[in-house]
Amino acid sequence: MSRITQDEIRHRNNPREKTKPRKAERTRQAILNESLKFLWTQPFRDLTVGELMSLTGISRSAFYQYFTDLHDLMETLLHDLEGEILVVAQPWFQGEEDPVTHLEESLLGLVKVCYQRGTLLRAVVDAAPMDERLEEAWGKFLKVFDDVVTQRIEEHQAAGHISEFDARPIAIALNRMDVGVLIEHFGRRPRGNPDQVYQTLRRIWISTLYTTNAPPRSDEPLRR
Amino acid sequence: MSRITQDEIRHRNNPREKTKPRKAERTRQAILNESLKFLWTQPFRDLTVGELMSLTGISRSAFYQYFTDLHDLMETLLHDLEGEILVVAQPWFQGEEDPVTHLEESLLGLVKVCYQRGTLLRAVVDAAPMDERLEEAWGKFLKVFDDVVTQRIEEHQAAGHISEFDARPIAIALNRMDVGVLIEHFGRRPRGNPDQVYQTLRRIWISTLYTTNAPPRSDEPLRR
DNA sequence: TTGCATTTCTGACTCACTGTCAGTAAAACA
DNA sequence: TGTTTTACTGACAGTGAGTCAGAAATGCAA
Repeated sequence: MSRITQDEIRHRNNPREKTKPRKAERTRQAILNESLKFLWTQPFRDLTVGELMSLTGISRSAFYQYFTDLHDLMETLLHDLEGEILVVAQPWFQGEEDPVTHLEESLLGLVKVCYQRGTLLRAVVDAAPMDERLEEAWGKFLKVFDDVVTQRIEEHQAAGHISEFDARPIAIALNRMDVGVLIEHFGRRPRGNPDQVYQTLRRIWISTLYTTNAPPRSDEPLRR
Repeated sequence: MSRITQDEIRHRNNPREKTKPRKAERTRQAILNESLKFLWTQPFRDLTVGELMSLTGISRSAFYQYFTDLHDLMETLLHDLEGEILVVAQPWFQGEEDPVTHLEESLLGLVKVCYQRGTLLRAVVDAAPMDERLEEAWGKFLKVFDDVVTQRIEEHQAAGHISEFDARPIAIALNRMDVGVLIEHFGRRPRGNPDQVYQTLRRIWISTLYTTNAPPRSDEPLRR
């Protein structure tokens, strides 16, 4: 949705170009930076175009040169976040052997990224229901993970590492849990303890995927 | 937040009173009904005071006699929902023996209620981040369940039914998963399959709580 | 460096919706 | 039925969104 500037085209054609970015690109980045700074301390509902642009020192109406509205801006930030998360989640998504270890790596990476970017994650989720386009973008973001987790589960089922069940609804459930937990603990400050969050996600993912589901007999208590 | 009418006071003093409700109470209910009808088919973001009141046939400004704003109205609807859910969740919260069976009953009840009221649940979650008061009410709603699930896990740990771990973060994670899954499948129409949703929640709750967490050796594949 | 075309920015405007209030209409009551 | 109390209304002011014609600045070529 954001307007395609001449500058962006120039960059696409020649990404190594070392020239000083055009004014437009610098302004655009300034707006994105200020919005990140703002959302670090305040909820999305308090962000207005006027407020944001007064932080950049440029007039309110200039905002519309770069974004169609605040939700469009959030969509831009969401895509950046999606990139970061996809990178750290690679181990389990692609790893060849030792699924549990790879899953642990991926979850650890996820927790680390969201410890840094949790307020942004929360802002996107808060903003999404207010705008049809952003809601759709958020839905697609989730679908990427639902799809890849589903596929991974099915592969591990085929390999005998995971027991047989309908993979997709479980993938969806685990992903929604991640979002909920990460926002709960990292969505506002003071943030929760990243190691505790990691241990929590780890326990639930592993017990759901890599464990037999026979409940223990009640006359045979478990310890640890 | 909603204004306390004389009628409500009358009702509190004499709840059995059979008299025809005052006009005010009927109007208030009409507004609540219309908003439920609206949210059954349209997202919260499309609900405006003007739109809603035109459905009731009463003037827009009359709305403010009953609610301070749309979020206040949503808070009222949330409290009703909370009541319904607490009722169906009782088995696991209170049951004395056979924890797994009681958990299954509770989850089944939860799924049934949310199959009916999923669009409302979604509307509340959509609306909450836009308003500080409603966000707080939603937070308290979640906390009720976080607290009671935490307590239940700890009791079952003491009784040896659940292995030892920090109960609260797991309780939070499971509850956030429920919300995410229920909204995903029942938050908009066409709704998902309730039995599939139930099986999904059941699997994750049970494998997380009532199963040892030793991952299987990879040379010993699992089936079912 | 200057002049000029292009890009970037601005202030003023309209619009949709919110929330308030003084006054009117309707309901409840005796 | 008349009177008091309750419920409702229309008109008003305020806030933030998005648009647009024109002003200012940038940056390029000479």
